[in-house]
Amino acid sequence: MIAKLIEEEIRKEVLKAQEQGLLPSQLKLRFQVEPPKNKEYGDYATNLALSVAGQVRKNPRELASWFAERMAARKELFEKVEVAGPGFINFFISKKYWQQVPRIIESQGKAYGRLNLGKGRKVQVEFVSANPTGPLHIGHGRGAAVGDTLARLLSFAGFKVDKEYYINDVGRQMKILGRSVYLRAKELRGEKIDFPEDHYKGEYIREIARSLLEREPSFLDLPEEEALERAKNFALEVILSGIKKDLADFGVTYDYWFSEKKLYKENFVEKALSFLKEKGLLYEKDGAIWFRAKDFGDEKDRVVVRATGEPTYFASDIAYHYHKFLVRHYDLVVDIWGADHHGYVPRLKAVIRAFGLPEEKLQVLLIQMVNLLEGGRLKSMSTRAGEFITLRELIDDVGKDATRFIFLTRRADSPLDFDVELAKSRSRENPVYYVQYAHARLASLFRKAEEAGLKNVSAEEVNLSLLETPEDFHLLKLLDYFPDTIEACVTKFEPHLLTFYLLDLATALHDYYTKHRFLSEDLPRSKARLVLAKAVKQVLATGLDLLGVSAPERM
RNA sequence: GCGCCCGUAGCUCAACUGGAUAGAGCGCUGGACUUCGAAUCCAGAGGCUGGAGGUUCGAGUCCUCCCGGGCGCGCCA
Repeated sequence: MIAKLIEEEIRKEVLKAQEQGLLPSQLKLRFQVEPPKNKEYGDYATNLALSVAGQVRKNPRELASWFAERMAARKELFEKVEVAGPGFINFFISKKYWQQVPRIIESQGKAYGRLNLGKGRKVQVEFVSANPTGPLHIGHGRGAAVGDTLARLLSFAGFKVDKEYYINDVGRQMKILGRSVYLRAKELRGEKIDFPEDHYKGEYIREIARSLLEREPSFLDLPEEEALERAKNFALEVILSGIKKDLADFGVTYDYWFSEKKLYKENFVEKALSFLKEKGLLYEKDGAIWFRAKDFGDEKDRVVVRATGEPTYFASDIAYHYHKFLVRHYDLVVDIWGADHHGYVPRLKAVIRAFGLPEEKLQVLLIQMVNLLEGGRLKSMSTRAGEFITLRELIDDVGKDATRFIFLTRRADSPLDFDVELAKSRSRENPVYYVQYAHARLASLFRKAEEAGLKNVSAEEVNLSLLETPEDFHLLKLLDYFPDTIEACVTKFEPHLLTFYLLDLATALHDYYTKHRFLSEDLPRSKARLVLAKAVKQVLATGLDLLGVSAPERM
């Protein structure tokens, strides 16, 4: 949070500089306040002077000195302010500021880190949305972890968030699914079936067929059309409820399950297309109807209605986003897709622009592939062939916490090699335990403190200036930085930053443990350290909760 | 052929979107439990950031061209 305060101070001083004619009133103010890599350069540094000097043709060091001198006057914030290198301004934050951080955390409790960035704006996060043709696999798990955590973060940052799953329950693959079940059912009845290559071959299809036969032994006697329809709907129901269960056990719940069928039933495909048509953005060619995507940045125009009269999948998507933006009026929509759909982004962005909306209202987050590693070797996966590691297996064998955490230890846009054996082996190589252990260790500390008669020690009654070792300050600075981390996660749509932050905080805590004792003969110091420990525990718990990972009291 | 993403230590990844001396974990070598949890910590070795140019006070980050990898490029979803 100190970074925000410094930024405010800088803005104030810039205004003064403009009044005094030192800087022109027209100025592109772009600068960063961030912790430098090297500690010798203070706690925070800004490139303000460097960024401004170029515009006004002044010596950056002179400019920097002017600012540094004036900022140094704020003694309650800064111990000293220096100019260094080509014109950086380095801030050394006062000990007093750091030492009051635990007091703030204590007073805000679970709300510490909450922001009002969203100002209550409505945002939708749509994720997973896997076709309901089979169980979720490992790749969907990654999307689930990223999407759910991002949603939690957005909500924590003051957005009004809806989580949504889009069900592709219309179209060819649904037909194939129904047919796959139907054929397996016939097989179970003893008929010899030539199972088509492009149908779903997983064992789960047989199970669905079996339970359908048990429940409705006569369904095969229906006319083929009806039987296929029945098989399709039954399969959809079974698979979807399995998906819901898997996700729930993975800590993911949705506000809406949005059916593609609904778009047709309630005529949204028609409405969306006529909306575009009225704007003159549709035309006919070769018997099909095309959308002028090229006029909005896509590489070519796209078919929305085939020559056969059937709408394309793209038409559904236009309708779906019409519904998101022009019916439900979300201020921001985040779609989370597998990276193999990246070619689809310009097409959909074109639609948003065609709706007359700024394209930033749609954020598409691409999640890279998860490669399955077994014994150091890549394994290929395919839903159709029925070869994959399911999310269910991961939850059961590896555990929800470890799985979610591992998925969030990488940027979404870099491919992830998931070594199942390694993740299963509850070894210390699993980073989630490192963070959870820090939390459990603190929980244990408080049990010990209570035994020693130190219960509910409050920041109000302790002398926080006794937090004075380098390790104290390291923890205090990290705690202060927590809200900044939340902000970075949200503005960059990168939830993995939180994971790395928590690893840093846990590292600092473990380090503290080996160098200092929280409980000692020195009662005032013990109390101050307990308040610090409480703040660390609070932030670890809040952070883990945002990741959807539990913060255990014991391990 | 065209487009998007990626290439950083032996391996898996960071680097706060252009900042100062590129950082962690694993693995390797060597150390630390009679005291709050050793699922921990400390130290060491390990780098021409795929290559070559360019932009500027300053480049892993931006631009151009190569090399290598992944994924797309349907009136499929």
